[in-house]
Formats: sequence, structure tokens, C-alpha cells
Amino acid sequence: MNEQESSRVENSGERIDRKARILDAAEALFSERGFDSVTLREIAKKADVDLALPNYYFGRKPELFEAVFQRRAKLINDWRLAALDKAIKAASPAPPSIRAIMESYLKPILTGAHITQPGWREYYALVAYVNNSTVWGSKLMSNFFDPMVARFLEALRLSLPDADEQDLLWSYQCLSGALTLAFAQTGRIDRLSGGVCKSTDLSSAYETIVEFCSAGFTSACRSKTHA
Amino acid sequence: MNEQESSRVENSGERIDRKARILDAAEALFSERGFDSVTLREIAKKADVDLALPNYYFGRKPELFEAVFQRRAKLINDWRLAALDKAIKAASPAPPSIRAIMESYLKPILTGAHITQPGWREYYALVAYVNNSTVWGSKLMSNFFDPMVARFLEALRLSLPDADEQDLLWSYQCLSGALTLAFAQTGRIDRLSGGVCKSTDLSSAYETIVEFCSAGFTSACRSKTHA
DNA sequence: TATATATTTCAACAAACGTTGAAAGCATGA
DNA sequence: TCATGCTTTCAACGTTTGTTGAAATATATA
Repeated sequence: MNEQESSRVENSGERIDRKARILDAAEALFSERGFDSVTLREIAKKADVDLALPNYYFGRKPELFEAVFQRRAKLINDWRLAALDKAIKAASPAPPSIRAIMESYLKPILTGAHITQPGWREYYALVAYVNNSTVWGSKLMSNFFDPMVARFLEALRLSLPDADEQDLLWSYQCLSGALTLAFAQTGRIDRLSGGVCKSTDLSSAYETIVEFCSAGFTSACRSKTHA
Repeated sequence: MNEQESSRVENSGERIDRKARILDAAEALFSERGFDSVTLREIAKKADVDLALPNYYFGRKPELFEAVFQRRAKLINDWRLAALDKAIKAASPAPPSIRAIMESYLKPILTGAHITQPGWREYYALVAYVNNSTVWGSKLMSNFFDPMVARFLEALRLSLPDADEQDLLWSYQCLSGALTLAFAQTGRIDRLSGGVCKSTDLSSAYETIVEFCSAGFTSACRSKTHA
């Protein structure tokens, strides 16, 4: 009786979590090894569910990958856009400084309390994988992040009215690349630094990245009237 | 007779090239879709050789991948280190400017005449894949590129004597990330820019990246005696 | 031309893959 | 209690994968 009851409670508790457990397991595995080398059998085993269950909830394997990617994307966009709006209002009617825009882009995702919670670090590595991938990048990054990025580019144009459009976009590519490699957390910087830097400690890198990219944008998008 | 002779010549010509053709085909496919989703049958078909031949020349699939990665790595290191030595000698006895170091790191690989030749663009995308991958990154990047990077870090320390070591290494991570995402050539910047930028035209991005990273390093590694 | 070595082809192996139909289990509401 | 619909399990499907001995061919050596 006790067994039955506790088992019933456990089961109903488990059942509710099963969808999330599948996403968690898939997130951890996809972020470590990419899409192709991860098998549904691994995911099911790590999530402690039957092999057929991921398919029941999410359809085919690419759709599961997309569901994992989508789960946390909206949060990132919301955080960043809220920070950007705040910076714009704080500086109004003048446009915000480049540094303020960079902080809006980087601070919410690198220094938030959430990144110590399980899952987020893995998700960031997954974003790095997707952003560098031709196969996934075009579809997922464009769908889920580009509208937010477009708003940041608009803000940058107002703060850098003389900037050449190519300079602006390649500068954004530098910013995105710097952040992406930090997201990947491959451990290479740990080795290169002899242990001084920890690639998983993203918040400790925040100040340097902000400084680097603020100066980079400012300098690369300076007016070019020196002909 | 003519047929026999020409066929003999063709064959011996082909045979010599077969190893290189396998590497070329593998390079193109690995750089597009990564390691796991590419099959040996695709590689063999693209190289127009028998399925068993890649194995005969290169052993197992991971060893083939490593052979592809290794083929052009030494050239990159040589170009960069030669440019660095030249910059050091030109500035001697003073240390070279940050900008000169950045140019040594970026110019040989982004503006060289080689990058219009077939293969190099694909190879760069492969480097991007490896550098962002935890699985491959630790082994291949460390073995083939880290010694060269260590020499650049040494030069940077001499030119930025007051720089904090963490700032220096995270700044390098920014540089490496910016370059890596450019290498990936995912086409995302083409879409974000509405066609103004072409992600495959790396040499047109060179000036912006140099400017961005020079200013980034200079600012992020400035002395911090403002307490 | 004969012999030895290197290259290429062929055919097939066992293992692992994603996917799915059908059966079984379970909760909910009549 | 029974019937309904959602969830989970089970077992197996047909493909595709990397890999490899053994045979066949080509090249080099003498």
C-alpha cells in the first residue's frame, strides 16, 4: 500500500517531468558532441525513459534538436532586449553609448544568476555549435535570434551615425564570434593560460569581453573621412 | 595502342593524385557538415575512388580527419610566425605595436593570394568546426596551433607589460573567436546585412577585424592602476 | 620475361542507427 | 465499473555505417 502510493506519486511526478528530462538529456549530449554522434538511445538512457518516448513527444530527431534549441532562446532575447530598452531610456534623448549597448548584449547572459543553474552552460555550448554550423546556423539562428540582433544593430547605427555598414556588420561578427567561442567552453584557454583562466567561468570573462568589444566597435566603426 | 597508352598515362597520373583527391573530398565534406554526418562512401564517391581506398591510405575515419586537418596547418603557422618575426625585427629594439602583432596574426591568412585557390576556404571552415568542438578542439588545436599561439602571446606580453594575464588571455579568446566565426562562413552575416556583406569574402573583412581587435586588445589589456 | 611489391577492387561482415505499429498500462470522467 | 484517451513499453523493421580479408590488377625490380 505504501509502496503503491509512493510509487504512484513518484510515477505521476516523473511523468510530468519526462518531457523536460528528455530535453535536459538531449541538451547535455547535443552540446557536448553535436547532433549526429548523439543517438536517441543515449538520450533515452540518460533521461531514464523508453527509447520510443522522445519520438512520441517531439517527433523525429531534428525536431527534438530544434525543441532543445528553442526552449531557452526566448529568455535570452527577452533579457537582452529589456536591457537594451533600459539603456536607451536612460540615455534618452541622446543615443546610448557603445559600451552601454555592449553591456546590454553581454551582461544578461554572462553575469546572470541563472548561469550557475544546471543546463544553461550546456545550452550556451549548444548555441556555439549551432552558430558555427552551416547546416543548423542558417535555420535556427535566423529564426530565433536574428530579430533581436536586428534591434541591436539599429541601436548601434544610431550611436555610430557615420559608421560604414560593412564595418558595422563585420564588427558585429567579431562580437558574436568572441561570445560564441566563449560559449563553446572547449577548455583550450585553460591550457593556453596554464590554468589561469577557466573556460567554464563565463562571468569572470565578462569585463574583458565588454571592454574588448566596446573599444573594437568604437574604433572599427569610426568615421572614415580621412581621404 | 593509343587508347592503352593514354589510359596508362591517365591512370598513373590519377594514381599519384588519388591520395590528394581523397583529402580534397574529405576536406570539402567535413568542412560542410562536420565529422559524423559525412560517410566514407560519400568521400570515396566525391574523390572518384573505391570505398576501401581511404582506409588503405589513411587508416580509420578519425585518422583521415586528422590528416585533412594537418595538411595545411603547418603552412598557416609558418606564414604567421614569419610575419611576426618580421614585425619584431622592424620595431626592434622596441616591441612591435599591438596593431603590428594583429596584422601578423591575421593578414597572412585573410589576404593571401592562396585563399582564392580551391580548398583553403573549405579548410578554414574546418578549422572553425574544430576550434568550437570540445571533442576535436582539445586534441587538434593544441597539437597543431597552440605552440604558434604561445609565441604570439609572448610578443603581446612584451608589448603590453602591464597587462593582467587573464585580460590578455580572454582578449586572445576574443580575437580567436572573431576569426573563427569568420572562418565558418555560415552566411548568417549575409542575411543580417541584407546582402551588403559576403561571408565568403574573407579578405574584405580583414581591415575591420584588424581594427576591431587592435583596439580591443589595447583597451582590454590597459594597465589597471586606477584603484 | 619472371618475381616481388604496391595499389585497387570487390563483396560482405557485424553493429548500430532512427523510426514505428501494435500492445500494454494508466488516469480520468461518466 | 466500464469506457475513453493519453502515455509508455516492447519488439522489430529496413537502412546505413565503418571496416576488412581476399582477390585482382598494376608497377617496379632483376
